[in-house]
Amino acid sequence: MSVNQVICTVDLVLLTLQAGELQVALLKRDREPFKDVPALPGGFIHADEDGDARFAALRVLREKTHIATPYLEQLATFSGPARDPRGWSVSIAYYALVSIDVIQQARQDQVQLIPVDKLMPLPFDHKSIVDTAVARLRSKSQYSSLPCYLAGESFTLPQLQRVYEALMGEALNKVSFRRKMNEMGMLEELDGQFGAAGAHRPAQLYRLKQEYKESLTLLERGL
Amino acid sequence: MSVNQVICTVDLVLLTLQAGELQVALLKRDREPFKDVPALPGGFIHADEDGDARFAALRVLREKTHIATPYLEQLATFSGPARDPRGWSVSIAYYALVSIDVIQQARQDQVQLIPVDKLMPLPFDHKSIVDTAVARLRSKSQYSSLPCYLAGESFTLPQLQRVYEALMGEALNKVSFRRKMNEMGMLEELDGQFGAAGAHRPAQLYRLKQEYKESLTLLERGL
DNA sequence: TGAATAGTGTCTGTAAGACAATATTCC
DNA sequence: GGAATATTGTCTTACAGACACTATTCA
Repeated sequence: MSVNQVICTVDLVLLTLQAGELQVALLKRDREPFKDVPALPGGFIHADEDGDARFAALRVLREKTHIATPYLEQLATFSGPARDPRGWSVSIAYYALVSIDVIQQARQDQVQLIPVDKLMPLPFDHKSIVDTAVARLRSKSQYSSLPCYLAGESFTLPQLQRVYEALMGEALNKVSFRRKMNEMGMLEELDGQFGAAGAHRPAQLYRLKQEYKESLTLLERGL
Repeated sequence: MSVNQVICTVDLVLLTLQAGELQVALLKRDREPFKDVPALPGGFIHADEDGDARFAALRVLREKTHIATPYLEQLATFSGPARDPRGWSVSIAYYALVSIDVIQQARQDQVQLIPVDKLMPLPFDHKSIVDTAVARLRSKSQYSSLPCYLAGESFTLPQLQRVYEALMGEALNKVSFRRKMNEMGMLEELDGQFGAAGAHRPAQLYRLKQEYKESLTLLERGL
């Protein structure tokens, strides 16, 4: 019976912030279909080695980009007979957030970063997967600590504010922003450490508290 | 190769509000594994007939409960080698919201409604699927029109407030609630129609405006 | 000292919650 | 009229944004 002739894959939307713009990582496909065309990192689920789809996503990300410990969250599952020319397929999509440093340190020269707002058409339904991920990220950024994962290991509050502003596309009130970050209680000062200063007062460095490294903090109300 | 030996299914968390409690619909399984044990309605994706996983979910719901037009939204995808004894499996889970009337009119006597807070262990990982759906619903209810889909075709504002309160588990301020519903602008008065009254003033009936029947309204801030 | 950015104090306007008054129904 | 619930007006409180002042660094 044809019931289970379903191709099962994972796809990754690896997002980072560079030059004040949200960018998505694309890789040239190493096989057909769409060989050599830039697309989302993805691959088949390996039933003999993957513990679940999340592990499959982490494996694919590690194999294709050498990034091992991103913030990773399931996005949605895309499916249908037409999205993959090989047949009826299911793609469990995840989105990963990393700072630009992590991508640069991974030294994967094949990775291209493209601003999500200037994205070209992509193979499969990858464009709509990216759009869904960006919408999800922007929506969640309004009321959560999600943007911190784009800011790197340590950051100043002004830097973090610029990350939030880049995601939300609007300027935020400085006083309110700092009040909120304080209320959320997820940041800790790095004692006596300050961001590189120019000819001005340097800013206190912070990092996410350990207990928030893999979970989100939600705000009662938006920023 | 074993790469694609993955079982692909959809599961449905059909939720309704009865007696002031959120309840989930269970059906006795009609085949092995877990034959005759109550579980979520679910089934294989039929690659030859389903347009995508959402259509598969609607088909399964229609076949198993005779409910054709629920509010339906993808929840998450559950996967792994152990959740189904038949092998490595993927379940794309959807949650559906309907008023209790819709379930009663469907006349599916096999459907059991169980309060989600008193749920027994279920086969597969269905318990954790239900828990995820309930958490999602409760979380989204704080800032969206989602609960309206549990309230039926028409309802009074006091009835709707009781729905929100049942979901959020706390009393809401009456004035603020009505202000919010008004601001959201998704309801319309049913002209000259009122809820059944006892020995007191009857309440104005409302319904969701047509343009909101399949989309959510989000609040700037919570209730 | 001046320029530049970090960090804070305080005022104001807006929105949510408390309280209470009025409205409508059936008995 | 009395009981019960619906609906609305208004006061109070809490919080977000605006503005401005202080702090700290380098040139």
